[in-house]
Formats: sequence, C-alpha cells, structure tokens
Amino acid sequence: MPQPRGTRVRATTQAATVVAALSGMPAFTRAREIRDAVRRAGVQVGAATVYRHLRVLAEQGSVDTIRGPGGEALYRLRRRPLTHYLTCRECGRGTEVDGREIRDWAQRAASLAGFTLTGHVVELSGLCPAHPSHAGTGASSE
Amino acid sequence: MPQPRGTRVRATTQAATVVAALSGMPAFTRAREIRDAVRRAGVQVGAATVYRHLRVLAEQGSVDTIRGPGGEALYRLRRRPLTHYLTCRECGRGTEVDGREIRDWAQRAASLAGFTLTGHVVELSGLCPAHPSHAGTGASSE
DNA sequence: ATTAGTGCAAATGGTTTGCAGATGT
DNA sequence: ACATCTGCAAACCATTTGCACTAAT
Repeated sequence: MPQPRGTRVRATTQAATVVAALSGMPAFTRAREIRDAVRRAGVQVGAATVYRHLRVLAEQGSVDTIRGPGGEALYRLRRRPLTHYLTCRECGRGTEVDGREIRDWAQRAASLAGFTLTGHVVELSGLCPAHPSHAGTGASSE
Repeated sequence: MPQPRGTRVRATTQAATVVAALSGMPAFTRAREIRDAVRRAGVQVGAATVYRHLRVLAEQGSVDTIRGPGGEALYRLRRRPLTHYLTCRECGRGTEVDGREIRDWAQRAASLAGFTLTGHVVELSGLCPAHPSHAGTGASSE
C-alpha cells in the first residue's frame, strides 16, 4: 500500500547507512555492532538514532529480532519467510534452516490448546563444525 | 555424580524460599515477581540474592529460562523434559505443549548443518480462547 | 520555513558485583 | 571457627527519552 499522501519518511544519510550496514551482515547482530559498522562506513551516528531506526524497521517487519544470550536484541534484515536460525554459540556464525515443519507443528499445537497462534520464535544454538565442545550455559527451554 | 567432599551448598532460608516460590508459579515468571513472592512469604530477601539463586538453578538445569518481551529473563521450575510453552499475549496464561517433534527436528536440522546442538528455545504466542483478536507486534523469527 | 531526524546526555530497567556483616555447618 | 550466603549500594549494559539543534523537503 502506498503512503497516504506526500511527505513522510525522510531520506537521511544515517537511515540509509543503517540499512546498508544491516544488508552487509548475514547473521543476527547487536545494535552496538551495527552502529560500529555505520561509523566504520564513515557516517557519524549516535546510539539513539541507531536504536530508533532499528525499532521502526522491526515494526515495519523489515528486520527480524531475536534475543541474544544477555537479553539484548539482535537484528537481521528480513530475507524471506519460512526460515529460522541456527547460531554457533562460539563464533556467532549462523545458518538458516527450513522451518516449514515447525510452522505446521506450531499451528497444530496452538489450535489443539484452543489458541490462535500469532507468532512463534524458534532459535537453535549449537557449535559449528569448527569448535571444541564443553558443557554450556545458555537459555534453553528444554 | 556425588559432591567431591563434605561441605558444599548451604541450606539457607532464602534458597529454600526461592525454590518454594518458584514451585508455586506454573508460568514463566520475572525475577522481580519471584522476589515479591518470597517476601510475601515473610522472608526478607535482596534482589541480588534472588538473581544469584536463579542463576545457579538455571546452571543446574533446575529452572528453564526464556526471555520476555523486554529482554528480561523469565524463570520456571523445570517439571519434565519434552515440554515447551504456549503463552497468551493478552492474559499471560500459558499451557505446556508437547515438544517431542520439535526436539527431533532441531536435532536433525542442526546436524544437517554440521552443528552440534546445545540448546533450543521454542516459544509460541497467541490468543487464548477467551480473547478478541487484532494484529500484533512481538518478536518473531519468522 | 517547517518539521522530521539527529546527537548528547540523562533517565530507566534488568542484572551483576564489591564488600562488610550475618549465618549455617 | 570459617567459608559461604546475604544485603545494600554502586556498577554495568542495553535501550529509551528529553531537548536543543541540524537538515531534508
């Protein structure tokens, strides 16, 4: 749907650079790192501004948000639906995994309980092929 | 495995009451509310102590942890494995749902990517049978 | 000109930590 | 006794907000 009428969102350097930075990061990233990337790109930006943009982008559905181990938000430019994320707890690298099954399951589980499903979060964490293993912490609902 | 030798964890009033409080709360709960419950039970306790216990319990695997909408940690005494949570976004009431399928799927998806799975979080949100529907926000990795 | 967008610094809220003192064993 | 546990307050960190200011339209 087109915008209601003329003037709306302004095209500022910061806004553009935040998106640019995001598009250069395949994995879920912290606000702090995004800000660093923007600055590295030569654009001065305040933390508040980055957060403001990220919030708007998230509300628009342009970026997906999950929570990192410390409870901080991690952002990733939305690419396509039907994908969920698997992240390495050591290096932070992540891969997308097909979430079709989960989506079906979630739907089924919800209606089985009489609920209307409005959203779900599935996050897997593990160790990628290049890391040693040891017992770990980490939020896990299992 | 038994404890290395004699003295280890002390049986303090606070520790016991924190667990007691947890066992009285079927849904995922904030640290703050847990502390309130403990105090309501007549036991004076500082925030730090509550957090310290919760952290240890989580490390032991005695409590499960997920993140609330604001990024704060929510705790729930672990009851049995194979369960995940479905929460109503209106009233906060929740139900456990069988997560066996998910566990299998997670395992499969992870090893398919060459990862060693160390944990996963599955959280479903929706509207329970007693609530009106409307579009919504909410972090969703989908 | 207008007004949205920006930066800074202060405010918030959750969680952790340093340290002196209380307490279980 | 003596190490652990506790509480308080200060410290931290991520995020939000107030406000004067800059810049896009």
